Amino acid sequence: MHNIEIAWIFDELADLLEFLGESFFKVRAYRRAAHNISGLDTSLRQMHERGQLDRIPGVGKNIAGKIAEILDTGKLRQHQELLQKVPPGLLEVMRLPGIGPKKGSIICEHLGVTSLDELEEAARARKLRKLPGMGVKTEQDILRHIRMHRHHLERVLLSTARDLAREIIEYLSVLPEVERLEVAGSTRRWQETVGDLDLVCASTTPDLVINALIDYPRVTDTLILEENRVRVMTWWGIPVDLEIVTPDKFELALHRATGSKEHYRRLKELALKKNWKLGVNGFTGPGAPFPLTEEHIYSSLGLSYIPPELREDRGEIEKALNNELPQLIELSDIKGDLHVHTNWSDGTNSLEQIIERAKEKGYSYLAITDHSQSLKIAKGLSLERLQEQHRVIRKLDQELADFHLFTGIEVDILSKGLDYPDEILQDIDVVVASVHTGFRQDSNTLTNRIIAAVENEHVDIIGHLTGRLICQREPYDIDIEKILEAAAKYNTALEINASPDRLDLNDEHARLAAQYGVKLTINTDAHDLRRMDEMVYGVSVARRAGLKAEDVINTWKPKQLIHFLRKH
DNA sequence: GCCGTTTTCGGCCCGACTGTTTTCAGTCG
Repeated sequence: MHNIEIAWIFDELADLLEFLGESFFKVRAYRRAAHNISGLDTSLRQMHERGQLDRIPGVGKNIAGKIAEILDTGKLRQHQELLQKVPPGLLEVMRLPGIGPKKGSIICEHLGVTSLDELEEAARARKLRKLPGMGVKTEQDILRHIRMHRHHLERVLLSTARDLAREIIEYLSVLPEVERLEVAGSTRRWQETVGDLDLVCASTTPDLVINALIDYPRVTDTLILEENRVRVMTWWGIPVDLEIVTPDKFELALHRATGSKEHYRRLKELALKKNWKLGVNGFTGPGAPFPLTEEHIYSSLGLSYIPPELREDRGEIEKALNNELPQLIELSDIKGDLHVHTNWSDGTNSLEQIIERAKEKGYSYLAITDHSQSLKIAKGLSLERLQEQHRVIRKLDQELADFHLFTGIEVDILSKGLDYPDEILQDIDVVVASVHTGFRQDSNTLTNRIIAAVENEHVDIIGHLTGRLICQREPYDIDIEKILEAAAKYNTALEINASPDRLDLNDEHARLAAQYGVKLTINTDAHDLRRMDEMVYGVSVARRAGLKAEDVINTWKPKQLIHFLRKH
């Protein structure tokens, strides 16, 4: 049982209790516990064995007992009982944006709706608009959100796919018959969402490997079974395709399974020009080479090596033909994180813990950027608290050798301007400005709000520009190019937010930003220690955008970065 | 249900926005 699965149980328990009208505080307590559990970087099993469960913030005697019950029995009795009382479809209904426990129960009571399908039917029959507190707008929103939900249903976040891949690879790699095993497909290309997981394995005994996968406890169903290939459904709800080839054909198969389809098709066309065919068996035809490596596949076609992140047929083939591919940024180029939260606002960990982890990661610098005063729910810092925190940070910075600790803030871009006056912002090392309210203003208003922040001489970085949450919330309606133009003019950096549910800027926007000459920065926006590890996802966006290290300010040496920050 | 310049039970919960109303409830960050 993973921490995240236990967190899910408590989250769902909170949903169930909320629907059943349990006290706000109790519901919040379960949500808080779930949130803190998912941010832990040690396994609950280990903590349980050491008797440390009650050390988790938000976990008291009661919840600690329930965690123990889940670890011992694999489930929680209370959770199972409540699931019997509340139709599972109703929870899905309440997870739609704009529908909470109140509207959910009104809909359920008046119309007997207990699933998304029934809700859709009711909305189409124009029955929702007649319910108390609802109208035409609500009805249309619901239909829109159901459509969106269905659209997202078949895909999972890249991070989920990679966690799943790692787990299966670890499990299968124990077999001595497995010579090589790697993830391919969109996961290897680091696409932001993944529809199914492709694994390629080198082995001379495919049946053994296939049976091992079918026996894996988290595999729920076998969908396709062939001699060298199996497709299974997993407990996570995404299918896994495993292809087994002989070791000499491993990289050929890995390459083909990595795709993308368009990229591969272009390579086939190039092969045809040499009178070769490219397929499962490599190149065939007069004088065709047999490539053992991906590098060899590309060099055979007169191309320089194209990393998986670029294989989308977005101009990479032409560049590779002319040996013009950029030297892509790598995770090891990152010298610091310029957007993290601590428990001074809504982060889980202390300043000291966050700094310690940044040093462990080998960073040279770190900016602490908690929320500003208006974001009350996130314990945004009042002016007094801000100045108090910055005194502490400056003192800690002086005690640190070979490490720069920057004062910082994630200041809200309010409808009426920034959340602190210029006199305050001018003394802060790193000012990240982000929108957290008024998402649904019209495009002009929102764009101008952000541009005003870009133009502010004290603002260094615009955080998560479009505000999207992948598979959950659409981006704000803004004029990206207008903002890029301003950012280039005022030398304000744009953030690639590395959180796997944001990845904001996305690869296309990041590429466009670089074309406009805008400086970028890749930050985790971490609210706990574990999520400081998500930098790699931001780097993958930058790689897919074709960025080099020098395009990203937090790959710069401290001196160069400080010079950039001082100009703001 | 958790927490505590704590030892037993009261406090935790803010404010903007939206869509529905005609003064506000529900939702969300």
